[in-house]
Amino acid sequence: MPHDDAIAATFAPHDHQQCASRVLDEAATRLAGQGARLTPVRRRTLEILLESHRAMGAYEVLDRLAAEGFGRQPPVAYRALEFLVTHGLAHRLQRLNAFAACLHPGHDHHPAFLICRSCDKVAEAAAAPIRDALTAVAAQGGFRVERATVEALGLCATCAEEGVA
Amino acid sequence: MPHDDAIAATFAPHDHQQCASRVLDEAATRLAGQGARLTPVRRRTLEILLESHRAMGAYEVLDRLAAEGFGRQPPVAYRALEFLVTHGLAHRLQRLNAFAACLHPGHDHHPAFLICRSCDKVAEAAAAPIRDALTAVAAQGGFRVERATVEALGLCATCAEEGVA
DNA sequence: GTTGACTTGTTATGCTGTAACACACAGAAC
DNA sequence: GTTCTGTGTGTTACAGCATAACAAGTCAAC
Repeated sequence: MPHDDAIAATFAPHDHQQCASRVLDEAATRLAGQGARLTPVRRRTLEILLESHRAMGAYEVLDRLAAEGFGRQPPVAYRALEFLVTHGLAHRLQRLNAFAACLHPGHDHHPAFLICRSCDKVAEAAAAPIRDALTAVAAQGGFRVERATVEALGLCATCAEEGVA
Repeated sequence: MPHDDAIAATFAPHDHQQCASRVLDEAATRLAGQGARLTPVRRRTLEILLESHRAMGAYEVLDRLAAEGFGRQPPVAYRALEFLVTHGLAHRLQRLNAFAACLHPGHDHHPAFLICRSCDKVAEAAAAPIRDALTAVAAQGGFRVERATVEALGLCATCAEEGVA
C-alpha cells in the first residue's frame, strides 16, 4: 500500500531516472516469477509510460512505438497496455481513457487515483479507507461491492505552491 | 442525500411508472425555477433514461429519438444528454461510457454509483463518507480533491437473493 | 524437427464524441 | 406587427478510442 509520502513524491521533482528504473526492475522480477514474458514491445511500452507520471492515450503510446520500429496499428499498443494492466504494472484511467504506469507494483492493485488538473500527473493513493467507506454505504442498501473505480481530479501540492489557482 | 433505502428501492421491483413520473415532475419544476427549458427532445431523452434504471449509451438513446421523429445525428443525443447532466437530471458513468437518469435531483449531485453486474441497474449512494475518506487520504499527500468519480461494480441484493453468484 | 502455445503484425471495422455550419423559432425591442 | 437576438435543433464531416479476425513468426517441450 502506498504510504503518505508516495503521493507527494509523485508530484514533486525527483530523480525520475532512478524512480523509473526501480519500477522497471521490480516489474521484470515480478513477471519472471509469474512465468510471464516482458517482451521488447511490452518492455518499451512500460518504459514509455514511465518516462513521465502522466497518463497517456493508447494512440500516443502507439505513435512512440511505431517511431521505434514496432507495429503501427492500434492492437499493438492496446495489447501491450492490456498485458501491463493485467499484470498490475499499469493502470487504466476511466476518466481520461488513458493509461499510467503503476508505481507500486505488488501493492494494492486497485488504488485511488489523484489526477492534477494543472500538471496532469497521476498519483496513486491508498484505497483501503475509501473502499471501506464505499463498501459500508453499499452494504446498507444490500449491495456487494466487487470492484471500485475511484478517480479524483484536483490540484497537487507542487502546483498549488507554484500559485496555480 | 439518498438514504439507505434508496439503494434497495432502485434494485427491488417497484412501481416504476410512478417512480419515473415523480422524477420527471421534480425535473420540470426545478428547471422552471432556473429559467431552463425542458424542450421536447430533452424531455423525451429524460423519459427514455427513466424507463429503466440502467445506464444507456448515447447512441442507444439516439436510436430511440430518431425512431420517434427527432434528429438522427449524434449531436442530437449528446446535446440533450449534456443538458440533463449539466442541470443535475442525469449522470454520466465513466466506466460504461453511458448515461443514467438522476433519481434524486436536487440532492448530492456527485453521488457514488453502484452498478449491478447482473441486472445492469445503477443506484446512487451517498458519496459524503466516501469523499471524506478520499479527501483525507489525498490531503496527507498535499493533494486537494475538487471532483471525484466513484463507481462500484458488484451485485445488488435482488440479484443475490435470486441466487446469482 | 514437429507440435502447440503464445506473440506480433496486419486489415478492416465499430463505437464514442465533437466541430462547424444552416435554419427555425421564441421572446424582447422597437 | 416587424425586426433583432439568443437559444435550440438539425445537418455534414470528422476526430478519437477500441476491438474482431486473420496470417505469420518465435520458442520451449517433446
